[in-house]
Amino acid sequence: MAVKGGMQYKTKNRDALIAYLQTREGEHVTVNEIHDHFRAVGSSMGVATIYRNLEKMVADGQMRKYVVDSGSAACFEYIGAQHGHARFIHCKCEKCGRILHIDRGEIEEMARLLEERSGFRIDNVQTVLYGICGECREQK
Amino acid sequence: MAVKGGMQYKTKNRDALIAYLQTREGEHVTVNEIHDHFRAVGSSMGVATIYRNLEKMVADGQMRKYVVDSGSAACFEYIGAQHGHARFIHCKCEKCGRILHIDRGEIEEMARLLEERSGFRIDNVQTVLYGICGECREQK
DNA sequence: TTGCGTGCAAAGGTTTTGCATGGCA
DNA sequence: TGCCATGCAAAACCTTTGCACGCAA
Repeated sequence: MAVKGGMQYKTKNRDALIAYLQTREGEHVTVNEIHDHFRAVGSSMGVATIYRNLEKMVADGQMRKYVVDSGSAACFEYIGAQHGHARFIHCKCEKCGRILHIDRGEIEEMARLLEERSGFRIDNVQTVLYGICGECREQK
Repeated sequence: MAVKGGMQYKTKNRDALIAYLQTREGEHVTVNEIHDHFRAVGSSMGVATIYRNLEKMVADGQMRKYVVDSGSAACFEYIGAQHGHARFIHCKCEKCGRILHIDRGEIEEMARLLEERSGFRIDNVQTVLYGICGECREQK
């Protein structure tokens, strides 16, 4: 489970990770893609390092993690210092598995306008709210 | 990828599965829990069978699948013949990992009322819309 | 020097797949 | 009889963990 508590040291890996992720701002990136990128440029950064750094960045709020399907890889998005309670909408096609990443906006409007704009017909809406539950907040 | 096209034959396994799932209507059940249940009652139903049947039921709209975290098991909920575009809201605590399953309702209202009702403070909202994309619909 | 960060490999958990067998229509 | 369903085991995948070593402060 992800536990708050940022990074202590500044390292080359983390700098390289952020630099790469900034080039892909607004996109969805998987750990595998990141790993491939660094192998392609001759770095030996391992997946464990990538996971550990991404998890810290998620805890720090510079990164968002999306899970669209069990068994398939999570997607990460770099959001820098732009904190806040943004909404993110992903459309997953139940036939081809493609994920459409549509603009953020009000969920209600988007749901109504989505079909005429993009042709995507919604069958099911799943919403997950991330936060801290009452019990955990009482624990200190 | 899940492909539409329901079940052809009626089998004991499927009947037993549905019977069990009906006893847990409105709850979130994992494949592992189902497997444990059937082992406990002396059935030899394997996980592959459970996965294959659940996938078909999801395609048929009698079952819903929820994925809250990558690497952890998906949750299934039996919804019988009650089709429709219901909304489902799950609250995941980033500290303890617990998942609160709150009542269905308008996302906007719930988000506003959630904290005073349950103490859960929202940090992030993730919405996934499941459906069929324009390209797949054109393919017939 | 102290403790965190890293790389590698192994382990853990979930889901899918191959294949021979058994069951439904 | 002809598919489909099933069980079992293996494989495939994603993610986490253990451990020794390296590096930042």
